[in-house]
Amino acid sequence: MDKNLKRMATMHRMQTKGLELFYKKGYYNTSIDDILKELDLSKGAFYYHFQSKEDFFISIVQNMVVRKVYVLMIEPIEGKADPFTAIERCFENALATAQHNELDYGFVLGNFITEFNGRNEEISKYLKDIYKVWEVNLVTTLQKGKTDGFIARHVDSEGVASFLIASYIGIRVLMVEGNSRMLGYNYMQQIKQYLKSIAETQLV
Amino acid sequence: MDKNLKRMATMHRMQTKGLELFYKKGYYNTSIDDILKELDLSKGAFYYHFQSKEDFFISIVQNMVVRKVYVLMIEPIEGKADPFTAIERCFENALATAQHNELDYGFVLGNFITEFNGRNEEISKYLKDIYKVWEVNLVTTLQKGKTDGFIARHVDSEGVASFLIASYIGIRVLMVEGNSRMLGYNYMQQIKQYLKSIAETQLV
DNA sequence: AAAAAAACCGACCAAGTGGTCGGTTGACTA
DNA sequence: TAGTCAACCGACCACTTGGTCGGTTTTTTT
Repeated sequence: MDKNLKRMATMHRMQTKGLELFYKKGYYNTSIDDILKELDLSKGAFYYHFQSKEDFFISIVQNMVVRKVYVLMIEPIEGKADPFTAIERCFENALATAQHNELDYGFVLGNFITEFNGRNEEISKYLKDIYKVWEVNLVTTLQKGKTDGFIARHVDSEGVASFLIASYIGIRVLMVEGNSRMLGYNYMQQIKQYLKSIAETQLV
Repeated sequence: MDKNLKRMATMHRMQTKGLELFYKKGYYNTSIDDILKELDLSKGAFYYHFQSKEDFFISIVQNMVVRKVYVLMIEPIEGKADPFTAIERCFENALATAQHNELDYGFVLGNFITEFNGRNEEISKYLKDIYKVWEVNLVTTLQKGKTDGFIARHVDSEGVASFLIASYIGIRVLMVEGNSRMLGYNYMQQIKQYLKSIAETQLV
């Protein structure tokens, strides 16, 4: 364990910086040297720890993106009593971190899915798996919301789940331009409107 | 004019193939040679017609993407009597072309916005401008929908417009994986549900 | 302190990349 | 028929890329 410490530390530094740059500049537009330069490390160090650029990226996805999506996008909603409030709070928080220029892992996921689509089957698979977990968890929460009397029985949970995720990823694409605060605020209003429309008792 | 014909034809061939490959493989991951190889043309031909790769891409955006987004995503909705039906039909058509593996220009736009965000200011500007036109036109249609008695007066047209576009771009990101038909169908159901919730008379 | 193992260095390589440029082609003009 | 010029060719260039490898430093083990 003690021996692994340095190894782990270096790998983690590389992965953190790697994710940051891959996210900012894109995978294909970021070279290994770009990452190494910022860390004062050499090619040798990199290929001592990772087999290839692709292997490196996959390790980032599986070690950081998976967990973060889970912690930030899934856990805050999972099995909560009132699904509406949970979803609203979760999305609101995610948009807030995005506006502070921190890593928004919901968007990171959408970004990478877009970049690797049709270009790298293996990586795409890992990314889609994360989306699937997100979706399945949302569906479960929505189903529970039905039995708990929050959501109308006729509602299609899967449709709602993918619609919610899609709208979130989409609004983040649009938020890359200037008035992201306004867009984010307006988006939350519409999400609330939409959620209200699938509620058990329509109090409009 | 007669002389310009050949020039135009070659440029158009390059642009068509360029858009196809840039869309499929991404801008940074597609080389000029990739495009030229498929057209049996040389570097000389390319740089005779275009100043640079970037200039080439911008010409594609301004000549093809702008027009297609307008024809396919804006015009079918612009100023239509019943905005709901118009939006639903337009999105339905766009999703259908996407499922036939044809170029879906709504998604092409979202794709490129993602790829160039934070990487190329100039290109990003052109892309965002297209999005703006799309949004503004949607807002106008929605406003008209209010005065025509289709849409409730309290509705925030801008919020609805960006929400609609966001959800569309987002669902297309998710549709890159297998069950795109199901996703597309479910998406349309949710869009209808959402649109109903902003209608003048709530007949739910 | 010596040996062994782990971590890291950086020069090097082949395969691209965007872009240049002197030259060829072939249709049109004088 | 000779000349002109837009359109195109393809060898070439400087530079970057992912990846290799023999060697050095640092840390751990004995």
